Amino acid sequence: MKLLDIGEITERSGIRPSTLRYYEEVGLIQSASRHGLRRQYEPQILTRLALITLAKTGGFSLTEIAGIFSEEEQLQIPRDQIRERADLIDQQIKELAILRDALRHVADCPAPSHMECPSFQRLLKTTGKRKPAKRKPPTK
Amino acid sequence: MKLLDIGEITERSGIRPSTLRYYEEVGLIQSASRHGLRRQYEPQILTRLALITLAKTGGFSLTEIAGIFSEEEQLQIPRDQIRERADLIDQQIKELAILRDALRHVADCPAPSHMECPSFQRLLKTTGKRKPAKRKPPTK
DNA sequence: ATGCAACTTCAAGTCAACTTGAGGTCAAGT
DNA sequence: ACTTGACCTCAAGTTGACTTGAAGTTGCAT
Repeated sequence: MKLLDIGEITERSGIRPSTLRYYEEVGLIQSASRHGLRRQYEPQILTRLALITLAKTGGFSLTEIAGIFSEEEQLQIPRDQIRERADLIDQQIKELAILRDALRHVADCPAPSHMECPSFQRLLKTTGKRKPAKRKPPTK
Repeated sequence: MKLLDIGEITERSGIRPSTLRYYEEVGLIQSASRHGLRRQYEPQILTRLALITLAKTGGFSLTEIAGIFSEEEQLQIPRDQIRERADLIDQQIKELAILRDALRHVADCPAPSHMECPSFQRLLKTTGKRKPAKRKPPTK
């Protein structure tokens, strides 16, 4: 089982070294060992990173992600809360489908003001008052 | 056509007054007029706010949202770029479906370490290297 | 043995998106 | 006429998620 160093992980995951170190700092990931100073990672970290990236897309904060996918017991979130999260994601998927359709409408509808276009209005009919999901900033 | 004041908008949209003023400041929305000092909004702002909330869920920055849904011509983003965005959302929907399934797995699978569970691995098989979508922080 | 690219640490900086607080205004009800 | 509560402005503060920069270390190819 050979270990990878941080440059390798960066290349395969698309996540910058500084970010990987930051993730380690906040307890999201660990390196398996060191080779001199250098962090050595097990290849399976890549799966974990994919998961983390995914969860960020889902609007989870790093703290929440740590809670959900932690191996350490004291950090873990109860199962039914996780199930609730899954349902929330499901809801989010539905909303994104609306957004996607709204965008396609905006791209295709010749009307100058979409806000007043009746078929546009209809699209958004289902979208009500919602507390926004948690989000985080770009990686440029 | 009666106008609503900011408290009304807050109540119906779930968006705080400070946020509404901030949105106005950055050009995302406008108030129709003032009653004394007080902002007066047309009811259709609610649709617009729903759309903004939706787009944030989709990971758009406020600047991007302004570009996509602006009535002002000079801010507008070309149609084919919007179509691309829609396709991106579609991709995001697929990834979120994976995340949802992964969460359900974590909630239900008795294995202590999901990272090593083969059926969990399989779930994430399709998720590769991806540049993260743009995100923004929570509203507490 | 030497050079250097690829790592390292640590503190400070950045950025978007808000929030907070102090101090002020004003319309409407009593 | 007065009080009150809902609004206002403007500057400064906060938070999460990173990034940057300076200064140091080290495995490895030459």
